[in-house]
Amino acid sequence: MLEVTPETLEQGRREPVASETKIHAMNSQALKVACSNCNLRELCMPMSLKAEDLEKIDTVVATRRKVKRGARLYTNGDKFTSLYAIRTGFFKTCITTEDGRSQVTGFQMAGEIIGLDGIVQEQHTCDAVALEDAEVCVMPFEQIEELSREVVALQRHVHKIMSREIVREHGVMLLLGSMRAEERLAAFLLNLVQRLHARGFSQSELLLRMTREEIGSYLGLKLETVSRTFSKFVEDGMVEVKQRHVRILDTDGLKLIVNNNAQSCQ
Amino acid sequence: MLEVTPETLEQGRREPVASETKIHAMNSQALKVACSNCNLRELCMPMSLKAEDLEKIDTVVATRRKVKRGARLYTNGDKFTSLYAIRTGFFKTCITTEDGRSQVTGFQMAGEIIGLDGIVQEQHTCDAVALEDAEVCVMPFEQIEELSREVVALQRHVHKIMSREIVREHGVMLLLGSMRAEERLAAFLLNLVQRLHARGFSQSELLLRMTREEIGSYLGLKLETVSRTFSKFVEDGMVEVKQRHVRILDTDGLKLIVNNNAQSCQ
DNA sequence: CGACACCTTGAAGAGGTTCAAGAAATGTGG
DNA sequence: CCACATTTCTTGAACCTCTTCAAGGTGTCG
Repeated sequence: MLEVTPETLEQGRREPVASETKIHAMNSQALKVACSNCNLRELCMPMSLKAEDLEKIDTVVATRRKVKRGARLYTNGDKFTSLYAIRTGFFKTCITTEDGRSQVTGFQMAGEIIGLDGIVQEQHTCDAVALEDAEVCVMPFEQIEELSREVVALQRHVHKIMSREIVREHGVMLLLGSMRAEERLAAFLLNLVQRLHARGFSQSELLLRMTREEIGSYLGLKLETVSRTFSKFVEDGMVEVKQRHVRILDTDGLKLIVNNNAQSCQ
Repeated sequence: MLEVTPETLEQGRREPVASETKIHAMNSQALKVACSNCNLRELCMPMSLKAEDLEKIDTVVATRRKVKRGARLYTNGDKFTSLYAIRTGFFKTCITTEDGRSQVTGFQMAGEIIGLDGIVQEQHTCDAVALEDAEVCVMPFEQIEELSREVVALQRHVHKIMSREIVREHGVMLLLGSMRAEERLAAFLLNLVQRLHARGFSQSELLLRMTREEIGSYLGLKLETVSRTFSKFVEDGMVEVKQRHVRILDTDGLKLIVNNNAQSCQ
């Protein structure tokens, strides 16, 4: 049986970009591309751009790069040169310490920007691993900086992207600091499905790209706890789970789990 | 007995800025100031600035604002206008949700920049509360953006500040996601004392500006657990604790707690 | 000095982890 | 295309850490 991809789960509003796939087939790295006709534009670029500015940005986003499932886009310690806009595929970012700790800091999908961690020290402090075959737009940061001195909307956009990431992480801190296992997993599922929905996929069905262990790392739980919590949700009729294929039956119920149990938690 | 401030704990390399205190006494808001002769400059400004650029920056940092202990510099929902550089005092930032959850997302001290959370949505998403009487430099963000189009070093600096905050939050996620109570508190103390030391204070002595409950919120623990863990450290001869006054007796021991127990934790 | 906020400590209980075993899916090579 | 190895997932039982509830102590401020 074929793998059920989000594309097959729902028609969606994204075109499969079939023609491009052929064009790029012979050369997986370093390809001329253009934001100006990218169907993900509204996700990773400022909305209100003059045509001429958009053309300038095309010169920044000069190349694409493919990343096979399991491969790393960048690794802790790599020299920082570029930000990356995810075109297709799904990533996790995670930090690991010398003493063997590790933590998944996020899961990223099409239209999201990764690499921001590298700016401070001019080298990356985490790993970005593709959880399925992926393609990213490479945006050399020096060029972003240069152009954003010229194009105010781009400057503003870069600032917003970084601020958004800071606010997102606040949310994760809230989750890790104050939620119990069920609340964490419910919040996780709702967040994932909401982001997928914004990309034209189903509101209720999703295919997890990550293992239980990776979910657990992100949520500060052991994989067994993640598995048990899924089972509990199934028992309670909130979701259907078949391995990595999840169908949400009771969105409101999940929301209630996240919100309602709150007064008891500091 | 007088409150023991970090200043009295060690001579430090910071001047008390005594003269200014008088000048500002009659008017607590909106005062002309200058980065060019601020003794915290190396903490919140790019190091290598031409004199002329520094003068330009002086025009951005036009005013200061005093915040009394317990008062808020900004609140969730406030319109975002400025970033703030802490001149004196100590802040906590925290998020609260409608359903009553809350999470301290950080503690900030002199030389650190707060307000970055407000950029995305042009309004703040968390509260910044002064934990002791404080003074901040107000930096209108529109002016920062304008000037950073001109002064490359400032642009780079703004990017680095935001990236640094992202990386810091990764560290907190690691702490919340993978550490046990002792490890969290040890990491917390080491981090605080290291930042204070960078500001000229003692390596081993510190005065906590926050309650056990606030520490607990930040570390994802209940206040009783924080208290008990302090007691355990005292028993083990790692620290002396007299209310909020902490003296670290065995820095390496604390480091060992943070690092050594790691292999058991995923 | 009394009210209030903050901190400490004990005992019982809940939630999550650990260890272990087995089932289900996936990938590999003949 | 099937057999086998590997990875991933599920479930149970015992254990441990942290929380909860409760009471009392300490410090601070009007």
